[in-house]
Amino acid sequence: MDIPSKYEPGLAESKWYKYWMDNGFFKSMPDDREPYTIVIPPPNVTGVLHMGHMLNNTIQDVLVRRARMQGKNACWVPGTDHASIATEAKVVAKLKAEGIEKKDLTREEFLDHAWEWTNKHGGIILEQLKRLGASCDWDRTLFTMDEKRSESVIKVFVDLFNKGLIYRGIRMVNWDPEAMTAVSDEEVNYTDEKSKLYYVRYKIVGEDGYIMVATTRPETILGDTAVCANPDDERYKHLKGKKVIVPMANREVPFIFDSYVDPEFGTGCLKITPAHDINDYEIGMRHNLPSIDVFNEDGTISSSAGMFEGIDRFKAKELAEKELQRTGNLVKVEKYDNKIGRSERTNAVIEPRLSVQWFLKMKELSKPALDAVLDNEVHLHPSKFKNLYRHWMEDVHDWCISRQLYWGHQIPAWYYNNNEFVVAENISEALELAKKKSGNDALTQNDLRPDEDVLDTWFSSWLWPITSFDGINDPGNADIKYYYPTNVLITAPEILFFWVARMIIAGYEYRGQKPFNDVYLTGLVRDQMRRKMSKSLGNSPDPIELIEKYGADGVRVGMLLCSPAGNDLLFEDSLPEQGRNFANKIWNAFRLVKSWEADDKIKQPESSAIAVEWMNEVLKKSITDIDLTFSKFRISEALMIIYRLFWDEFSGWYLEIIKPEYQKPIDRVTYEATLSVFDKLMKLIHPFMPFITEEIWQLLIERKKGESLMMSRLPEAKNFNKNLIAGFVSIKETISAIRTVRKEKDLPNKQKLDLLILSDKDHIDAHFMPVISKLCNLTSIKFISEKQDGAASFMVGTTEYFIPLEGKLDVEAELLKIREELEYHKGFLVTVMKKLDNERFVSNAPANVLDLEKKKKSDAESKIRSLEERMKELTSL
RNA sequence: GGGUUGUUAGCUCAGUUGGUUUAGAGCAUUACCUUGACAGGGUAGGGGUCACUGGUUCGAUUCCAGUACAACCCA
Repeated sequence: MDIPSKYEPGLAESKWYKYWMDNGFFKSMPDDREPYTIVIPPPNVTGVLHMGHMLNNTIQDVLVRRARMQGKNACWVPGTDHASIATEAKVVAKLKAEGIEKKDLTREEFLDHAWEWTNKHGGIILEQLKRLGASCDWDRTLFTMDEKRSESVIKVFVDLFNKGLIYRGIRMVNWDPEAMTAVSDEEVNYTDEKSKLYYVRYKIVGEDGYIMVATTRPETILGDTAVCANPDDERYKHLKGKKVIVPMANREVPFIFDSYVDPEFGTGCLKITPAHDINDYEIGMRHNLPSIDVFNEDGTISSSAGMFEGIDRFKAKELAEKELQRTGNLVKVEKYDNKIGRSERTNAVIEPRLSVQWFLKMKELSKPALDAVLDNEVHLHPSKFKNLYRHWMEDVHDWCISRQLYWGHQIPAWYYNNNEFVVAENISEALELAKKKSGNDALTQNDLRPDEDVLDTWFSSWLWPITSFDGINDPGNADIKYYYPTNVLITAPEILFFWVARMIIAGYEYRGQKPFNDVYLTGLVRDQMRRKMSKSLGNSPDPIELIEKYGADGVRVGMLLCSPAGNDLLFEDSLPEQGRNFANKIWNAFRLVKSWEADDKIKQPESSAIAVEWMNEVLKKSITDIDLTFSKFRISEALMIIYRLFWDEFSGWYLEIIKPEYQKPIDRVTYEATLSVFDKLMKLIHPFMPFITEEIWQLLIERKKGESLMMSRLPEAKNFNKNLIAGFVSIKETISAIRTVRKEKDLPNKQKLDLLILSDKDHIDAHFMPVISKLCNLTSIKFISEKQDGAASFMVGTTEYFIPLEGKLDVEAELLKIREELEYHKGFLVTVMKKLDNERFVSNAPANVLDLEKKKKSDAESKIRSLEERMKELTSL
């Protein structure tokens, strides 16, 4: 067989993905096996794959493939999210490029455009995931706005409303006066900008004096309904019960006290404008203040301001400054650095604005979800997020679930008469309710006006683990009973609250059970400068190009190598490169093994027998270690164990020991054992690198049609021989020391050497001697009872070794080496003696610690003794 | 402003129930080797007073407190 010296990933990837799909290996149906379920964090339907997805989905695929190979019924449900804000923004931008303004379209017309866009771009991202090797059950692909998911969302809204948990309330929103729409917090960019702080005086009613207020917004003075100070502030205590006159407006407003006010800031006196600042609004609520909205939707001054009507807010600010100056109420102006929020879309300065929104009461609803995490019903990985979670859940706010958008699940509320409303699953039920509620049987559907808003995207995502198996519409169906709760959720920490916490809440509310056992929080993918990867910065590589360059397996390994849970991943090309190199290493090891011809007549060399025995123990130990790391979700670490197992132990040691001479055949026993080890290694690596392992596994021995590595069972291990493994570790040291001697003495590898061991046979583990002999190209290994002249020497543990050099010994160099070693051991002895000379240590330390220190001391002393003797001998030469 | 977490080798990270031969890995780096699996390889090195300052202790990189810096979340 002719195998190329470089692994070509492209062909293998498309070949085996098709093979897996054609054989239906990704499919899952309920049966009597243990289920292993993951629901995908649905990517935006019109999005394209970015590095975050790569990381996230690689981890999911590793877990799902591993579970499948453990004999579990693995089910990974894929799907996409309608992502109302992001998608609507994209559609608006696309229409704008075509010269169409959103405001010129009806809701229905806009939605037609949005669906067209969704159908055109939707699913691209899922196709990209296939390139990565994702073993999702594609027949189960979902969309958060498909029929069943939408139906579920509406049902849940109605249910929560009927339980009294959803209400309408006033809230401050980020208003973009240019786009004339509310924008989400995520769409507001804050920048430090220079502005001014105005000191304005307010006349005290019934007194001669004034009080002074500092403000950055003089134009909103027209909307003031109180002036406020901290109740502990001595300077203002005398003003209790007094009134002051708002400048320009000449309105009498009360002087009030609230602990919100910071006495240190400005004059310690705050003007209260409930309509235009969230804190003022809250103070207003506490003190029953009226609220005067001085702005129109487009940012001009409204009629209720009583002045400057129709003038733009920035112009009004200048006019207000002049007017205050003219009336002598402006005392001074200071420079001030302020954080200004601007709309991501229009760059217009955001205006806080009061509006009516829908809310979900969270306090009681979230209780079981808080307990679930605190009681370790749901495990967060890494656990440091537990504190954060608790902190947030204990201080949970009501959830504003309405959005002023078209793209999304429209809120199932209908208005009639004078802003009365009903909530129902559809308009005919709404009509019946409205008739009942109003007592007016003459109402028709035409009298009902549907709510214009849609629901927050998270209001559908929070049901995802349930709706993935249609558990809202059909709570008793076979799928939901079998697959729920799911096993693990893989997601980014920044949506711990937006999404994860709310899924747990919904899980308990609608299934009476947690939605998943474990949550693995990945890090953010950043570039080398620690910047978040983003399209606008242009610092994000195209994942598909990476796959083409390094292979899917290489990219998967690259993503995982440097991404411990919860830590950011600083991405650079060297990572997938390392992954690709690993794939090539595996490939070449395979080439080597396949190049051998097995011969029944050859007897197995002793060294090979030992190597096989040792390799199998190392394999068992690694399997144990891998199981342990997986149980702690330390996936990077598991990969590193496998990486070193294959590269160092298998390729570096095992294959080097059993390797027959060039173009000579290998004995059958070792060959078969090696194929078996290779088979196990492919199984262990498969979850991480599915393609190359399948390719090699199929070529390793003849396979039947329809067989696949991905459906085979992972090797298991219970016990391993610790002594054998430890013995080999010390043998590695000996070999390494001999190699160093060769290097220092410039002895070519081909030249045979003798090894002398200053010890008796019973004292030393001779088991691995044939291995040393083979790897170091020795003619003999002998045990001696006296030190050897004219030989290079070294120590491993407390045993001294000699290699006769036939006059090649460089005494000076040897002495230098010994002096260095002596220095080290003497230094070490000092640290040990420091402890042993300390009486309090000797009397207080536990016996085992004391014994250990004593052993350290005697070992060091014996080493120093033999080094000194050796030095004496050398100098006497 | 409030909170959470972190600071260990050039980089990314492990580790420590406080003592395990004067701290480990991968990558990077240095020297040498290499026509017989792999130059995307091999061998051998170098590199860290475990952020700082105190405290507890026979003993602190590990526990506690404070300081500095950084990241994230909330306002």
